Amino acid sequence: MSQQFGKGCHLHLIDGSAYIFRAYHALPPLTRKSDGLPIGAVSGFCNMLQKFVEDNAGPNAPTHVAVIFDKGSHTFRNDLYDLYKANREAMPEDLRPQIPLTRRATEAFNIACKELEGFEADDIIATLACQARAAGGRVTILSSDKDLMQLVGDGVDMLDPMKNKRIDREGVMEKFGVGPERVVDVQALAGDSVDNVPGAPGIGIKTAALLINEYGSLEDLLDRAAEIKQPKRRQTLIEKREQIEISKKLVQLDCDMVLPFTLDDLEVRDPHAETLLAFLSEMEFRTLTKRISDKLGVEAPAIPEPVQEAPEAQAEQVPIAPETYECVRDAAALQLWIDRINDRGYVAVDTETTGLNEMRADLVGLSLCVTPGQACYIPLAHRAAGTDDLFGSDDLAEGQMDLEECLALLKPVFEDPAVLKIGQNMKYDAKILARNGINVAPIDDTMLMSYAMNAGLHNHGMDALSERYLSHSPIPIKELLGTGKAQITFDRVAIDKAVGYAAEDADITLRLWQAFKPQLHRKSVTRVYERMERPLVPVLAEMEMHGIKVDRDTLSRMSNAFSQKMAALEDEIHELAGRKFNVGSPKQLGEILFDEMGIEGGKKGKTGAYGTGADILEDLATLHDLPARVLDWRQLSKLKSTYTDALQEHIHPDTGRVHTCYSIAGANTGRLASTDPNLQNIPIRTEEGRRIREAFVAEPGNVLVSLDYSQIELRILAHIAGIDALKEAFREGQDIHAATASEMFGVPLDEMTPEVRRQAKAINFGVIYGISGFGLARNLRIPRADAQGFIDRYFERFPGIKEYMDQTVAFAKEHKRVETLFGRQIHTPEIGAKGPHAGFAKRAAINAPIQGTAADIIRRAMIRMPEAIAGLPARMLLQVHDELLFEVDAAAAEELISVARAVMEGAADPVVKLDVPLVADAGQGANWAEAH
DNA sequence: CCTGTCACG
DNA sequence: GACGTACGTGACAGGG
Repeated sequence: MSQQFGKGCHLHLIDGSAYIFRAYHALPPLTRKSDGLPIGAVSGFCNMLQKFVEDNAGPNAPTHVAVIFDKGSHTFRNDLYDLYKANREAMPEDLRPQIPLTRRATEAFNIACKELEGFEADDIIATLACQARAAGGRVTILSSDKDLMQLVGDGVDMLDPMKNKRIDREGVMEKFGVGPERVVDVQALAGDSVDNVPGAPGIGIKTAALLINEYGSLEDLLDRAAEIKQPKRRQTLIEKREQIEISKKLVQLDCDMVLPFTLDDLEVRDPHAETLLAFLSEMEFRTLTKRISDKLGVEAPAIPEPVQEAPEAQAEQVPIAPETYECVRDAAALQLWIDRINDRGYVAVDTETTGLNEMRADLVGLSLCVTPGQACYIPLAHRAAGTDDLFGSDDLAEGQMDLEECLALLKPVFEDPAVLKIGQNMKYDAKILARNGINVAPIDDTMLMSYAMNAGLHNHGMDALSERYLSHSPIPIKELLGTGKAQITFDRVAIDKAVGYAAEDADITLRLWQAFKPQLHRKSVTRVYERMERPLVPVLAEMEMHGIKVDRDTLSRMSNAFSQKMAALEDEIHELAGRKFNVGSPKQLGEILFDEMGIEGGKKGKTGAYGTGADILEDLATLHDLPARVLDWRQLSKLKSTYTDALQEHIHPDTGRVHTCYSIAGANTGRLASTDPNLQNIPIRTEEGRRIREAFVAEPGNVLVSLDYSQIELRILAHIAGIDALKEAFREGQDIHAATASEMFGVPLDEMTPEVRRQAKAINFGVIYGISGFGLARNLRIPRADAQGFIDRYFERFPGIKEYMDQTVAFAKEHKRVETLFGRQIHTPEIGAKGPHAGFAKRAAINAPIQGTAADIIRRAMIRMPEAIAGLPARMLLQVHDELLFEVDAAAAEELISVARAVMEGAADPVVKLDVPLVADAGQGANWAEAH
């Protein structure tokens, strides 16, 4: 039966990666019904293989066939040029686990499946095609990759599997303007932005083809470059000769690989019905299983239909029963769990630690869950009970696995790209594990799934999610740790008590994941979750763990200075008041001012206390000295307590740096929030406060670099609302507030006064916040009628703004949510409220798409940043809503600025094409005050 | 634990 | 016609 490959043979080569990506992008993110395993790409891939098999009857039928895959990310091309494919976007996380399944699918169809570590599929395809051609056979390459067009001709053609379009010599001529043998030359000149092949700047395919046709070959062209008439082109070709030559090597396919198999191994084989159907039914592809079994004339295997019930009902099906969870105490027991995880391809993980601060807390135990109701807890560092039962012992409790041994066993699983690790707030667990030498990936996060779907509806903590979506109240941690002064840490909890609590968390997480995963697509937030939530986790974890250096002495000195000034002010205030009182007590201050000193106009709030806010005291300052002194005192008190004192407590003893924690799902609009400490509200507006930033420093030899988006929210407003005058002003780089003032008041730009500009600025901000006459009047301290007049005139000059506001509110009323340009949904359940609530909800709805789009943009920049700056001695340290702060070797500061700026300014691409440019301003210096 | 105040974007 | 309002956060201190 077997025939030697030669004349009359027809080899089909399928570009496996191309098939997979086509399948992935062409189909919605399907999941396997029984367990939610992402399966869309595998499904598409199988359909394409099936179609391939069905189509191949008749004269064009292949005698030989193979699916060729890429393997390994580092190839000889990376050695030639380290930036090769450097700006490739990372593989989507829900595609990664599907890759091994497509290999299995190929084998199930009984089609040869070939790959070689460190080689791209293209080179294997090229080698096979050349071998087949040399043997006198025909070749069809099933791919649309233009790199493969070099191979066309002499019995080799291509077939674009999606468009079903055959590409022959003429097709190549059409695409490249040259024959297949010169395609490499054209590519070398034109470069390829997708693969990051540099080529010759300013020369595209058209020009390249023109040049090659004129000079015959790339080599002749480069040798005779001096003859070229166009000066720019001539210069490029002479100066970039080396870069062009490297480009040619990058695009040139390798036809002479030594392969560990021969063409004869690729002979077409009929699939084994049993193997193929077993695989298809395991994947739960009902239609395809039926179709193929009909075709093969065998009975289709039964695929159990999972019961379609509400999540609540499913939860009842397998009750959450903490007493049934297993306690894993040795390597043999753990190995059983690892086997289960590898079988499944995913696992819910939860870590227990001695505290909530990821940089200080120690690992105490781990829980795992692979199927609802089956979870385990692995205690690792619980302490033995003390002899007197009052003070715990420092010795480890009996019956625990050795921590190192456990981590060594779990590390390969936790780092296995084919095993998905599911967590609730995975950044926490990832940081704890990272400090123990494990880099968890890939991950899914139920908290972030909920955030993507439900922002604005409720918070996304596990207790809330469990109650809402599983109708189950988890064991409160208080039951184990107690509260207040008597609170203990988790390592002091008895192991048998810990098992139920800890394993339950993993069980709940898995159940939430199963409930949420299919919902992401239904609610149209898959892209938001996949592109703007999940990829941010490792980026933030990295930033937080790296921290920023804070100089304790600087803070301490400032603190002392503040103390002295405050003491002096306090004396003065008591003197003015006529008696001693607590200046820090708004209640006492109100009584002093309005009762004892008899100042008029005190207003009591709903609690019955006088208001003493800064705005009120500022008004009173014109009448009396005391309020002005109190304002000064308050400013110092704030700076001292919140910054110079508290910040010192946050300096980590081991690193000497401050490690903030960002909440990804904290703010409804998509913004991050910073806690412990909050590094997004370090003072800057007053000179005295600004000096606190001098304590944030770079290591010796380094500098801090700050890049912040200029007017990003106004730019977004100009784009969304379509305000031509504003767009124009931004495109021309004008001072936007002055331009607004000029448009509104008819004052020419060169006659603009600071006062008029200030008013326009207040209006611009007001618009972003959902302007009201009252709010603007208060901000500008002008009569309300005047403020309303400004607003009316503003809407008159920029009618698009009013239209945007009305449309947004109408959309919110209809859908109970608004959306950012990138599809992030922010729910607005209060939008229909009556009474004073109504105004709040409207303004929030107007503001959310603007603030949220800005948040999306900087998220995208942050996600791309690590790869972009990977080659530089630089680290991203902080995010402050529209600013990114870096630490970089002083010598590389300028390069970092240009790279990071490009990432930030291009962060909306390619999903959203903004009508206005994004601009990032940069600064650098030894400390944050100088850098900003 | 809640409220007022104030730091940031 | 009156009401009460700028949007989004977090930390600290005072006071029940």
